[in-house]
Amino acid sequence: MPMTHDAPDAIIDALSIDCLIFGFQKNELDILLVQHGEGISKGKWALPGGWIKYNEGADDAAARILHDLTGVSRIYLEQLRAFGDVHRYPTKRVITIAYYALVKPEAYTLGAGFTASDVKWFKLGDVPTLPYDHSDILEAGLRHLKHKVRHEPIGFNLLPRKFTLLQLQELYEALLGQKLDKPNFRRKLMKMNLLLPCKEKQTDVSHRAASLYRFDKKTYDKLSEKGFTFEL
Amino acid sequence: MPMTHDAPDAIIDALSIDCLIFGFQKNELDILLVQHGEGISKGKWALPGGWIKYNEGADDAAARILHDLTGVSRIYLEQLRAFGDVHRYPTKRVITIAYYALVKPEAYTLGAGFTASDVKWFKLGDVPTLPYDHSDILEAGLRHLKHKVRHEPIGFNLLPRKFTLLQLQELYEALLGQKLDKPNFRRKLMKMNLLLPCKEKQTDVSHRAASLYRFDKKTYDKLSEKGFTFEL
DNA sequence: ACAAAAGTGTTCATCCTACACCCATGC
DNA sequence: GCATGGGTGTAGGATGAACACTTTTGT
Repeated sequence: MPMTHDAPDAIIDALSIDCLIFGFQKNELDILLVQHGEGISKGKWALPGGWIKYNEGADDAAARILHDLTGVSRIYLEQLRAFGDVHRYPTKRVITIAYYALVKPEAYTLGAGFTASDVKWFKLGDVPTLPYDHSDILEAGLRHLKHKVRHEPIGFNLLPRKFTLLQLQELYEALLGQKLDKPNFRRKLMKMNLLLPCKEKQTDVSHRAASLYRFDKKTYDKLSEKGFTFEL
Repeated sequence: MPMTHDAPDAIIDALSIDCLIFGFQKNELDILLVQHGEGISKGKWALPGGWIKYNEGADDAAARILHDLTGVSRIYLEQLRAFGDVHRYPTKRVITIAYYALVKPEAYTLGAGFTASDVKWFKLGDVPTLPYDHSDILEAGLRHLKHKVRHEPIGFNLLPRKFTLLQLQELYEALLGQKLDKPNFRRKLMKMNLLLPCKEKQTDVSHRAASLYRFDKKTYDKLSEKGFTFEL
């Protein structure tokens, strides 16, 4: 019997959510995985996921799952797409909607209700074999991210609020998988007028301190309306 | 009671599919709509859609719906994304997975099992008010298409197999919403080596006949592997 | 002094744009 | 011959890659 508004908190059958949560540390892209406590794939690391309630939107469900896991809200979160192969899930037919999130190091307050052994950051190179079609989802998410990051200024969501130009460059080098020329990268970014100088410098570095910048979202929104598009 | 393999042909509850089917005629982008024969929105034009069976993948379901409607298979078809707002559908909770298809004029054999009054092409300017969140889906699809067409050679799916450079240019002008310079457009495309000359010319035109070309998918696939990316 | 990274300048090839121009064909 | 679109040429500006160079700061 299909459930309706009579049971608003009940979950929708055959439809789940999975989240790709990306972070950036030590010049490497990381992904957050959870360890299954029970069920068929007990002990296996997998993408964090959950079910959609009848009385919440799909986006809201993804945000809820993310919040439960990290304790943080207002994180960059977008839908990737749905994965609907017949055999993607072994025990019954489940279609999943995949989301991807980009979190700043400041938000790395893991595990509201979780222990360190439940939730862990994995460097992309160290990701274990994932169950179901989670490897496909991860691969699709990475490809999507790699592409999107070049055309929209979303990469800033992976950096602390204040960052140096080198940090930004290294982020892009990691995401795009290629070295970039420092002077050229610097000039290109500066010419966009999207970096707001913090009038501060790095501290505790054993070399000349770099200026800190913030991403200027307001200006970006204004420029976007006028037809400007962020490139590379 | 959740349905399982016991009833493989049964449909999945609370999950539907909607298709944006784009065509190109008279230098205008068209979209295919169907008229609802029954139910709440009887008489209204809406996106063609359907339900997913327990024994078919989501992509397969979209292809099936598309085939039932147009009688054609092997059409360019990709998932846009899922739309999961709580209130997007009035009578009960339904999340939909939206797909978009690009069809060539040759495939305009409408209505296997439909009459002309059931299914119709609408110029984008003449699209009536759509029910549910179908306007949102259309808008999202258009935005996506506009972007994607610049970075991947999918526009060819909207043209006949053999086309002239001007047809191609006019397609892009319609999609991007701007005039393009003929000589430059021509050179840019030719330099990519993705257009295979048919060694044929137009007939029945009251001016100098243009050469016909085909899109060279094989070469494109080869170039892609080597890192080439189609741009504009 | 040296290491390490911050920043600046300059060259050169390449690409893109804008526009002028000639060609072929039907009426 | 003239309208219509097919198709080519070219000058000049903008862009971007490559790399040399100077500056600042901690050890």
